[in-house]
Order: sequence, then C-alpha cells, then structure tokens
Amino acid sequence: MTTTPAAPTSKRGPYAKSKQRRESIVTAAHEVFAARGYRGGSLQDVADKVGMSQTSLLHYFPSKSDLLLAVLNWRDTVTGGGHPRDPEESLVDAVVRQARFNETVPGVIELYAVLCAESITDNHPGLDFFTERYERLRRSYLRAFSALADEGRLRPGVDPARAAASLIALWDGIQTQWLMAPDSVDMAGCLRGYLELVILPE
Amino acid sequence: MTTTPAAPTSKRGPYAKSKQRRESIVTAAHEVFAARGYRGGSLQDVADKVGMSQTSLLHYFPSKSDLLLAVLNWRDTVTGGGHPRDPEESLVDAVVRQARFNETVPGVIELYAVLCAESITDNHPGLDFFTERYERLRRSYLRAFSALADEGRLRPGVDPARAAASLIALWDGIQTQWLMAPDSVDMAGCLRGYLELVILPE
DNA sequence: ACAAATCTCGAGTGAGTACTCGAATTTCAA
DNA sequence: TTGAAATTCGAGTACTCACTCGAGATTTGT
Repeated sequence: MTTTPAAPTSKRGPYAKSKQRRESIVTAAHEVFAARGYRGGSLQDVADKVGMSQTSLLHYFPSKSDLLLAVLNWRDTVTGGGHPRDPEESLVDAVVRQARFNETVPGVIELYAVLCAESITDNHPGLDFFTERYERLRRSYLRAFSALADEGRLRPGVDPARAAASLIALWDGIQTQWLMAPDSVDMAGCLRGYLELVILPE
Repeated sequence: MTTTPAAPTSKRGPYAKSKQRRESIVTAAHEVFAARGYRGGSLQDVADKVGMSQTSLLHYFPSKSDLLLAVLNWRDTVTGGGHPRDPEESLVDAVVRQARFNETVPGVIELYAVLCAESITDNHPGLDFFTERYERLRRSYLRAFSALADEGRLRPGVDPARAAASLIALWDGIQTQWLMAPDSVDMAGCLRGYLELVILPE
C-alpha cells in the first residue's frame, strides 16, 4: 500500500534524467540507422551524436541490437500503427493522410525502407519485428477491405487478402522510389490511384 | 590484319582461366551480398567461398565496390532487363512469367531487395545503379502502358506514368513480403491482379 | 549527512575490415 | 625455351567494431 510500485528485489530505480537520456539516445540512433543502416551505423556514431561516451551508451542499451529494437518500437509507438483512428474517415483518406504525414517526418521512410530490407539478411535482430509488423498490417487491411466487400464496395474480382498485401507492397515500393527520386514520384497519388481502382465510389 | 585484337600499348591479355575465375568470384559475391548485404558481407567471405585468398580476389576486382558493381551488372545481363522480348506476348503474361522465373533463381530476389534499400544509405556504391535502373524501368513500362492507352485498353482515369511507377513499386514490395513469408504471399497473383485492374480485357 | 545505487568514462580486448607490398609461381607468346 | 606479364598469396597496415572492466563521479532515498 506504499508508493513503491516495483518488486522487493529491486534496489532502486533509475535517476530522474535517465528517461530523457534514453530518449535522446534513441533519437540519435534513429538518425544514424536511417542514414547508414544497422550494420553500417556504429555505436560510436550514436554516442558522438548524443555527446556521450560509447561506454555510457552501453549502460542504457546493453547491446547494439537492444538499441535497434528500442528505435523500432519507439518509432512504432510515436507514429502509431499507421492506421485510421477516426472511424468516420475513409480508408483512402486515412492512407493518403498517413503517406503525406510520413513525407514530412525526416528519416522515418529511410529508417523503415533501409532496416526492413536489411532485416532479410543473416542474423539480423530486426527480422522478427518486421515479420510481425507485416502480418499485423496484412490482417488490419484485410479487415478493412473485407468490410468494404460486405458493403459491395469492392470492385468485382478483387480478393481482399490480395488487395491488403498489394496495398502494403505498393506503399513500401513507392517509398523506395521516392527516396531515390522525390521529384519524379508522387507517393500519395499512387496510393490513391490504387485504392480508387480497388474500391468503388459512393 | 593479324589475330591480335587489342591496342599496341597493351602488353598482354589475361590468361585463359581468367574469365572463369572472374565469373566464379562474381557468383560467390552474389551469394554473399544476397545473404549478408554489401556492408555485412566481407571480401574474406567471398574469397573463402571461391577457395582463394582475399589478396588474389583483389587482383581481379581492385576494390569491394568494383566487385559490387560487377555483381549487379552481371545479374542484369544474365536475367535480361526483365522485359518482354516476344512482341506477341502481352504485358500481363510477360510480367507474370518474369515474376515466376525470379522465384526459381536462388538469391536474385534477396540480392535486389537487400542491395536496393541498402543503396539508399550514405556513400553506397550501388546508388547510381539502382537510380538509373528505376528510371529505365519507369520509362520502359510507361511506353508499354502508353501503347495500351492508345488502343483504348487502359481503364479510364489511369495515368500511364503513375501505373508504371506503381507496377514497379508493387513488384518490389511484394518481393519483400514474399521473402519474409513465402507461403502467405502470392507474388505472381498480386501482379496479375493489379494489371487486370489497370488493363481492360481483349 | 550518509551510503548505496546509478551513472560516466578511459583504457583496454579480441576480432574483423578493406586494402598494400613484395616476392614466388604459373602461364603463354615469341 | 625463354622471358615478361599474369596470377597467387603470406604478411602486414592502419583502422573500426561491439563490448568488458574497474574505478571515480553523481544522484537520491533515508
């Protein structure tokens, strides 16, 4: 009934500045991993960016892979799952809005594009994160397309599951092209174009 | 008029086995870069796989980036630009056939997915290759869709340029999902599904 | 104020990196 | 056959990597 929230074995909690410190590390790591990838970015790069020693950094995140997972989960929490909140908003509008928003946040698109593909490689600590993320996203969009199908608003012949995977694929792929040629590629336009093909108006 | 093909300044040409040697190096590097990425894979990994010293490897490819470009260009030459050869074959069939074919060649999809995204990162020697590749592909599919549009076979409202970028994006994105969950993702089906939405029958 | 826990960091450790150098060995055209 | 070029590689260079260790500085509950 006291104010202590934790287990009896724990000696003491972290200091006051600790939370901010962790956050600034994660922010710096976000930049480094987005610009250089997980394998290409070093703990020293991150430590330099924060302005602390590499050893101190390892006090907060005991290994490089722990830091990576912290970055990925933090970004997922901040950006949200990337899903429509307002139930009144149409799927098209929600997707387009999110796409436009991501464009304005420096590094997000780089981070996901670079780390997602890198996670395919041998023994990459991010593989589970991205595998589960894709499964979750496919389920989520499958639900959305199925609901539309029930209202008869899906174009005949369109399979909801296939449309879900395709929408995610299109989104990822167009981001890659946009990163290489931002002026030649209209991300939001491509997504809207696809959804307007799949979803009937009204 | 003699059999000597080269310039007068050149002292001598490479030995007979040289060509095969280079090819076996490129093949090994293909596997290594596909499995570990450019930054994650080492020249030692490649040399071990070929069964030669790392020093000898550097005799054929004077730097790691030279080796990467050799791998990329070699793969592009072997697989072809990824384009319809037979003018009688429809765009849909050509795309689906190429997608099915790629599925059967070990490492190709990994290689492109991993290296393409990695090339976004700082000072990556593959960036120009992929940038130019995307420009070339977009032009190529733009031509194909424009030809269909001229025949009135494009669904009204579909922009050929946007469809070209979208097709490439979808293709790339679905490959990434397939790499993570081969049994849950039907690459050829998604591509066919998209093209049948965009292209009118007959 | 005190003491215990948290935080910080300099100095390693051992392994790995791309790449160089110089000298032996192999090939091949004359 | 011979001699010069192509090929091979052991040894080394200078560097970076993630991570450890131990000791001092800072914070904080009591």
